[in-house]
Amino acid sequence: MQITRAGEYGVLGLLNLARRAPAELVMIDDVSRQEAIPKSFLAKIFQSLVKAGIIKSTRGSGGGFALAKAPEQISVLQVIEAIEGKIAFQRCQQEEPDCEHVGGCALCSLLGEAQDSLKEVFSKTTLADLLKPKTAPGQNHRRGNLQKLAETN
Amino acid sequence: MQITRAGEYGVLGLLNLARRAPAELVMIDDVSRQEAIPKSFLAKIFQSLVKAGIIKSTRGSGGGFALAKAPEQISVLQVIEAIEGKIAFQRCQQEEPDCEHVGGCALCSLLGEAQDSLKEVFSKTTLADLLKPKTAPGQNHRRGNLQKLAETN
DNA sequence: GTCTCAAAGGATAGTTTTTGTCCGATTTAT
DNA sequence: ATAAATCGGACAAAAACTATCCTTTGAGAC
Ligand code: SF4
Ligand code: SF4
Repeated sequence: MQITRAGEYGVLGLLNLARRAPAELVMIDDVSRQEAIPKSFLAKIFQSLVKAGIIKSTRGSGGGFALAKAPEQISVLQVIEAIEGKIAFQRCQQEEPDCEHVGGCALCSLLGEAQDSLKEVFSKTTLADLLKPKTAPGQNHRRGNLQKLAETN
Repeated sequence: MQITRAGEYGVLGLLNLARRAPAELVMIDDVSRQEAIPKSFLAKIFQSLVKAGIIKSTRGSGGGFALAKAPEQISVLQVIEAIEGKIAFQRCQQEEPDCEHVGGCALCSLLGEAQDSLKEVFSKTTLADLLKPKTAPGQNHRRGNLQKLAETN
């Protein structure tokens, strides 16, 4: 039971974009450094977000990423599901149901409820909401050991 | 984002115990067969549940497991946390915080909220609740391929 | 006491997921 | 053309999950 790093990195990366001027193009390298996220990993994550239509990318010299919509219109759920795939507690209700039966399992409905309640929280919160609090801008999220990053990047 | 099989197996196994007479001793082998759960895996899972005080075990001939409390007093949250460890979305708020800073991260409070809402659902539901629905008893949960089990067990 | 049965507990192996890196291809600005 | 930057796929390392096996321990039956 764990939100993956990829998901967290994604939200944190988007928040970094959201703090800037609406259409400013930012290179992956900048976001990576500022948020202390491994560059190549963040690149992969941003690719998913592009495919999901949450950010748009510009290639070539002077290129980079920018939000495709206003921060108010991007929910955390969208971001997480774009990166980690759909949140689904019930193995039975997936393509390739790993546990057929699906009809009478006592757990199914409970897992469904749990999952809905989780999605509810994530879907009602937008990037704009996350930007508001007293969080000192730029003072967000620092990894355990950034030494490695500082050296190699 | 996934409840593990271990957790599901645990709940399913307990439900099997809960369907019987209050203090009836049941061997792991029986539960394993009836719920189509790999025997040795279930044994490990039940060990955690014993340690957590949710079931009690009796060794030796004629031994087995039985619930240590009434089904009404066992919440799904207790079961899951006994098996999978405490539900914790925030890596920062654990022993060995993998991501120090803890003070101003925009995500922290959201993750906390998500986690609370999930725990709420699991903690308000007891084994007794799961027993009630129209679920045909004994007709619960069947794995993808039980052939392997049927052969080897 | 000893034999058998069943759980306890530890070691270990196999698989899958997550985390991350690398590199060639592609696109764009200069 | 050249340099800059993302795209896309392949790949590697680490961690988590799933599962099995085996030896030990405790309890009952004889
Ligand atoms: S155990 Fe119940 S909830 Fe879990 S996969 Fe099987 S049917 Fe679905
Ligand atoms: S990113 Fe924020 S929430 Fe996640 S671990 Fe770091 S501080 Fe905690």
